Amino acid sequence: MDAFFASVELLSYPELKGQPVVVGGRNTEPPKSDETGARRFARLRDYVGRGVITTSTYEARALGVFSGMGLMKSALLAPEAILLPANFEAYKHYSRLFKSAVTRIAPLVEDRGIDEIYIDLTELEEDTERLALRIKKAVHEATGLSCSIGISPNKLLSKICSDLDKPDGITLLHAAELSTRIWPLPAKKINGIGPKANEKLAALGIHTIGELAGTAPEVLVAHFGRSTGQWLHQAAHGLDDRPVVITSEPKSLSRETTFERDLHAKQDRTRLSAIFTELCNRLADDLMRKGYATKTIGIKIKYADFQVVTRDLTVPVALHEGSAIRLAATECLRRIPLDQKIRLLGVRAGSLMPIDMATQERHNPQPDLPF
DNA sequence: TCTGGGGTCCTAGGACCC
DNA sequence: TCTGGGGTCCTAGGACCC
Repeated sequence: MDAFFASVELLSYPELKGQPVVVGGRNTEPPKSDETGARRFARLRDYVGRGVITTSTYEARALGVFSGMGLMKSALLAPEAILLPANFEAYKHYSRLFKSAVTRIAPLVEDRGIDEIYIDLTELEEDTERLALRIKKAVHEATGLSCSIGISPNKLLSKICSDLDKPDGITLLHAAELSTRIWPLPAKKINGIGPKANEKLAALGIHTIGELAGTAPEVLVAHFGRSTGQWLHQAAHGLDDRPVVITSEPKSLSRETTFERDLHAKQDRTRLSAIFTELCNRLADDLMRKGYATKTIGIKIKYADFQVVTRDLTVPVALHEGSAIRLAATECLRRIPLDQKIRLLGVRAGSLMPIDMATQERHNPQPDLPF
């Protein structure tokens, strides 16, 4: 989906179409209507506090402000840009709408998050380009939103292609066009090459996918290890045999929060304790709604200097209640030094199992015997 | 008052078991 | 005159993605 969160907001505020708009911030106020009914919008320059941009419109991107950028910093680049608070319930709603519209045309859909999917078109007879146009039309009719589609022999190349003609584009790529259309692109366009790997490649003089493809696999293996080295070589040659995965179970659920200001375990004890309880209860709520129990409870702390530490604990019997989660999480907390100011606190539930299975196991514990 | 929140996957060491 | 070769599970950290 194109600039998904921002595009959903523009459905509510069509008068902002064509303007630089960013979504994000903490405690950002939604726009208010004045006596005449005209809406008053917050500007980026008025924002004070922590928080990042989650999405910006293409007009805002033209001013240099992108997802992940701190709002205070982005305000220096685009002070007049409109700032809207994120409304995740609305985004989830439109996410369901676009996914079901696609699924009605092409049933083999892999969920890749709130605004992205892979579609397996292999078994569909219809001409591919017509199919893509039909999917875009269905998505637009269901949501009023535009998307961009990349079509190729595999997920790796399709992901790259989907980015080549944004917004509202279709890019069709044949394997034979690899060297002309893919090799000139920067190496970091490959999904899985992030900032760190990109830096390492740059240090080896490798900047484009073509240069990566021309690098002997032994060299890549020497610098990145067997598995990553071989993968880099394959990816640069457009090779990817991962299937489109239709169903999957969650592996973990978590809740975390960054404080308004850094807190200290001693001075802000009661405040921290209340936040901790709240996180555990919200996590328990998520588990309950989704029907999972957890055997591994973990916590995460980010210190004021951005150093992150985690601790986790695996318990013999799966649990899901807030109080039980808090108890286990407290055990984890005891193993973390709390002498520095803390910026973020998080609680995680891993080793998930369906809650009915967990209950069954609790009532009929598996005896610890060989047979 | 730079730098969110929710995920997945990988690596690596140690405990423990057969 | 030492102490193999598997395997699984747990924990911690980190890269990366949306």
